[in-house]
Amino acid sequence: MAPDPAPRKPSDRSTGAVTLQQVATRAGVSIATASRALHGGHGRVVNEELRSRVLAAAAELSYVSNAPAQALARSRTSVVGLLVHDVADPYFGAIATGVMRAAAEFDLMVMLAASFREPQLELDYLVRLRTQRARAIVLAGSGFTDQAFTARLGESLAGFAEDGGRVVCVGDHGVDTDTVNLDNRDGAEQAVAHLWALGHRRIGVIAGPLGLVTVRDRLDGVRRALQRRGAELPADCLVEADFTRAGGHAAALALFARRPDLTAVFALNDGMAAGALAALQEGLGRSVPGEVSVVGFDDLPYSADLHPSLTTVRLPLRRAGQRALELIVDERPQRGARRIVELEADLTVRASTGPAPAHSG
Amino acid sequence: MAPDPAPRKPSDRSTGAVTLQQVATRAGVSIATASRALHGGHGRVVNEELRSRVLAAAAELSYVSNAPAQALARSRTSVVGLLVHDVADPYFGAIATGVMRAAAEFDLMVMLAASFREPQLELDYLVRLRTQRARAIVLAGSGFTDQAFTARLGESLAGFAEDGGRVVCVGDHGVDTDTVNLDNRDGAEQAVAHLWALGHRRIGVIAGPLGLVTVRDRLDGVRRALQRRGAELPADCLVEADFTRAGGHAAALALFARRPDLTAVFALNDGMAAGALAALQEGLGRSVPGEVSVVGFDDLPYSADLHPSLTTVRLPLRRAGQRALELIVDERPQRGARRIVELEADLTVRASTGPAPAHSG
DNA sequence: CTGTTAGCGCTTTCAC
DNA sequence: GTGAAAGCGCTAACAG
Repeated sequence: MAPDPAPRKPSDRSTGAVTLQQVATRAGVSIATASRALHGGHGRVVNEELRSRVLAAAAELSYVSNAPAQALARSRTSVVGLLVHDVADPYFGAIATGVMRAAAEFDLMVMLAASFREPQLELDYLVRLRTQRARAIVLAGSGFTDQAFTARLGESLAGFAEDGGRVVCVGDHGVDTDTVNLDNRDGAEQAVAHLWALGHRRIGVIAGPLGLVTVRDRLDGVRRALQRRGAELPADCLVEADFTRAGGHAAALALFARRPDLTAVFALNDGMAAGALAALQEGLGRSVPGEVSVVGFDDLPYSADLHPSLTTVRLPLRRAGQRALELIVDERPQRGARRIVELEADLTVRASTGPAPAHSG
Repeated sequence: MAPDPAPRKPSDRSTGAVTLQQVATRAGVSIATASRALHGGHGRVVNEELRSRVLAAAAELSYVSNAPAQALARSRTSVVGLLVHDVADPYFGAIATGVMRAAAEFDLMVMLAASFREPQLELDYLVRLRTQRARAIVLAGSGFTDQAFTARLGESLAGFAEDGGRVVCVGDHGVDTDTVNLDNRDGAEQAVAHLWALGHRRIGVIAGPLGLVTVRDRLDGVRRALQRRGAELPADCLVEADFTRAGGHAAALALFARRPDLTAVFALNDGMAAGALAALQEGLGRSVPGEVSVVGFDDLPYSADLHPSLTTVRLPLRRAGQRALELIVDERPQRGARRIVELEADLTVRASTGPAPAHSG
C-alpha cells in the first residue's frame, strides 16, 4: 500500500497545542458540531449525545481553545484594555480592582496599559490596544487639559470606535465618550466648606500638575466654594506640585515661606497631603491640627494611618471601575448620546482638621 | 458589460477595519511585500521604493495591524500574562510597575489576572491565559503552601510550557520554573537581628496566613535568627492574622492580651504593622518605640509616613518585576535547568524601633 | 527582491 | 440537527 505522507504530524508551523479538529475527530463528529457543542453556537442546539461525546473528548485531550483564532473568525475579542497613568498609584489600584472584579464576572480579560503620565505613551498604547482588537477601552486616571493632545486623543478614540470598539472614561477626559464621572468639583467644595466652618479663612492649596483635568476640576471646586462665601483664592496661596509625597512636601515648604499665616492646607491628593503633613510637623514645627489643619483628597487606604489621621475626600474608585465595565458590557446601541454615570465624592473627617487658631480671626 | 458582484464591500463578516490587502492594493504591491515592508519579515529586505509606498499607503489608510490574525499566522502572540493576588495591594503595584516598564521596552502587552487570593481563581486564570495563547506568564505574589494546590498549579504550568509558553515566578511558588527570588528569609533574619541588637528578648510575631509561602519563609527567618542566638519563638508569641491592616490590629491586641510583657513586635508585612501601630498606641496606650518596638516588612511607599515612621524590610519589588520580564524575553533555550535570580532584602531602620526598656532585661 | 499560495484554528453560512 | 466549505487577516514557505 502507498505510504501515508506525514501520517499525523498536525502541521509544520503550529504550536502543537490540541486543536478543535482533533477533538472533533476523537468525538467522531464534524468540527462544526464540536465548535457548537463547546461554545454553544448561535442558538444552534447540539444533540445531547454528541454534545457529551465532544465534551468528553475535549477533556481527555485537555483541549484549550485558541482565542486568537476565535477572534479572527468572529472578528471580535473578549479583551478590554485598561489605560492608567501608573499601576502603583493606589488611586488606579482601586479603579483596577473594580474593573478586574467586573471583568471576571463577564468573562473578559483585561489588558493593562500604563502611560507613566506620558501623553505620547498614552496615544501609543491606544493604537496597540487597537492592534489587539480590544473590544473596549477603559480610560482611567485624569485626562490632560492640553488641547492638542485632547484632539489627538479624540481622533484616536474615534478610529477605535469606528472599528466597533467601545470607550469608557473614568473621570472627564475632555472627549465625547461614555463616562463614569467622579465629582471632583463637589468633593473639593466639601473640603473647603469644612475648613471654612471650622473658622479657617487663610487656606493654602497644594495643587497637582495644572495640566490634569482632575486638578483643574478640584481647583474649580475650591474657587467656587470660596466665592460662595465671598472670598477668593489669592495667587500666593496656590502652589503647583508633583502629584506625589515629595511634591507635597516641597510645596508645603514653599507655601509657608510665602504665607506663614495660613491656618489650613488643602492638598489635592493624599500623597501630597502626606508630604505636607511631614513638612509641616517635622520641617516647620507646626502642630496639626493645632496650628494648621490639613485636608487631602482620594482617601487612599493608608490615609487613616497618617499622623494625624487625614481628613480627606473619598471617591468611590472601585465602584467607578466596576461601573465602567458595566457600561461596556451593556450593549445598548448608541441610541441617544453618550451615557454618563455620576458618582459622588464624600468628605471623611478625621484628626488632621480642627478649629482655626483663636488669634487667626 | 457584466455587472460586478459586490464591487468593494470588503466582506460580510468583517469589522470593516482596514486590511493589509487594502494597503497592498493601494501601494500597488502584493500582500506579501506589504507584510514584509511593515513588519520586516525574517531578514527579508524590501526595495526602498516599494517600502515607502507601502508605508505611505498604510498611513493614508490609517492601517492598524490585526494582532489576533498575526498571532494565528505566527502561532505566537506578544502578550504576557501577569498573575497577582490583588491589584490594589501596593506590593503587587510595585511588581506590576516593573513588569509594565520592561514590557513597554520589549513591545509586549500585559494581560492582567487577579486571583483575589482564591487558589481556584488562580488556576482558572491560568487556563484563560493559555486560551489567549499568552507567550509567557509571570506568577507574582506568594504561592500557597497547600500541597494539592501546588500540584495542580504545577500541572497547569507544565501544560502551558508544553505549548511553548514560558513561566516565571516572582517569589517561591513551589513549582519548578524560572524564578526571581526575593530573600524573605534573610530579610526576616535581619529584622530580628536588629531587634535583638537593641536588647529585645521578648519578641512577638504577627504572621500572615500560614498557607502562604512568603509567610512560611519569613517565619523561617525569624526562627533561624532566634536559634542562632540560642533563643526560640514561644507559641504564645506568634499569632496568625489576615495580611491586612485590620488583621494586624486585631493580632496585636490578641498578642498583648496573652503576653503583655513583650517589648517588640515583628509584623510580617507593613499593612499589618500599620494596624499593630494603631492598636498599640491608641488601643493599648503603649508608646512606640519607648515601650514597644515595631518592625514591618515590604517597605511600602507610605511606611515612612506611619507614626512613628516604620522600621521595615525593603524588597526590590519593581526590579523583581523587571527581571521577571527579562527572563521571559531572554530566549535562552532551556539548556541547563531553571534559572533563578536572587534579589536581596534590606532592613530600613526608621523611628519605630528603639532600645528595649531598661527593666526588660 | 517580489509574488503566489497554503495554511494558522475557528466560526458560520448554506445545504442536506 | 449535522456537515462541508468559505472565509477571518496575516505570515511564511516556495518559486520565480
